[in-house]
Amino acid sequence: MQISSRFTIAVHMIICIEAFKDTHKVTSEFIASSVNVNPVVIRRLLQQLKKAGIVEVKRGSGGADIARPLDEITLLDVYNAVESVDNGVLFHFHENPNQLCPVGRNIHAIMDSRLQEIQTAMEEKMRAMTLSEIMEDANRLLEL
Amino acid sequence: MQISSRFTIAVHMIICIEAFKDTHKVTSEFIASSVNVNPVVIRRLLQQLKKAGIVEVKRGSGGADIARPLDEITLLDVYNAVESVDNGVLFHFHENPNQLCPVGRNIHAIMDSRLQEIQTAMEEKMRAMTLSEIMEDANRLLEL
DNA sequence: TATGGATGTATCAAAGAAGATTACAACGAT
DNA sequence: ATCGTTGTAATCTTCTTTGATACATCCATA
Repeated sequence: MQISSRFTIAVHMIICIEAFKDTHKVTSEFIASSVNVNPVVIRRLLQQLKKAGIVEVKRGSGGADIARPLDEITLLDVYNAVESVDNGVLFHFHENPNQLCPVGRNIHAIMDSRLQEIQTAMEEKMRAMTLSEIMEDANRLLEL
Repeated sequence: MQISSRFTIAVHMIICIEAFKDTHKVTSEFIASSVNVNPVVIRRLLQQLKKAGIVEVKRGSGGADIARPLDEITLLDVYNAVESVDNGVLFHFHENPNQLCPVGRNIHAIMDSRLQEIQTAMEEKMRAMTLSEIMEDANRLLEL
């Protein structure tokens, strides 16, 4: 099973907001056209990014902006903002292992810390990547 | 979005097969009772684990066994055996970014290597965990 | 060699998640 | 007051996972 496209869309959105901030009013419609999804999908994600303090969205006049310095936004921040469900637990566990079986009774004790370690390895890698690095690469490619 | 329970079920299955190998005929029915899912789910996973060379399954007489030494089976092997879809790519990308937009045109060039790095971090952590370590912990808890 | 317990696998149903789409109230700059 | 935009609800479609039933195939053994 894959991690949903909300994460990659959110990063795409942030790059758009930053890249076009001086030349366009970056509305949900504008971003939706770049990502190629429905504007409502963008607005929903904008709300999640806003709740996480990553972007600001202007009602009425319209348009989105980045809310804090890009080097203080990590990929993990973005991931948690838009992808965090199930209490942030990455691995779905089968719900009702048989408590009458020694294995069923102990499977969580055996596995939970290891699963957490794996998830943490992934999260630490994400935490090490900031949006400012990403925008540096983006700017090289975009030739705006 | 979470990684499906197939992975944790598969690990549970392997622990069962190993833990009960001397005292029970470990059939799909038997495992299903410990995991608490439908036996067909177990059989489907057994087939995937078998294709990966992790278990052997006896037709006719019934029962499953581990196919190679536990210290040569890593959590990554199990994960890839049962969870690998979409060419093993963890992050789902939005399908059709707008090629007329500089950001849409370059989003893969900007993101792909970073996403791969994150996925690799997770996979390396899984590769470092063997089923023999897990069985050591399990045996301590199971008191069989 | 017939039998009975298992596996291998197809098929369909049920449930949940993601994303698309429509609709519209609320907002705020002008 | 208007107009473009946001915020959000509601509905629909599609996809994936898991559950469940059914049954042909297999193989040890009685």
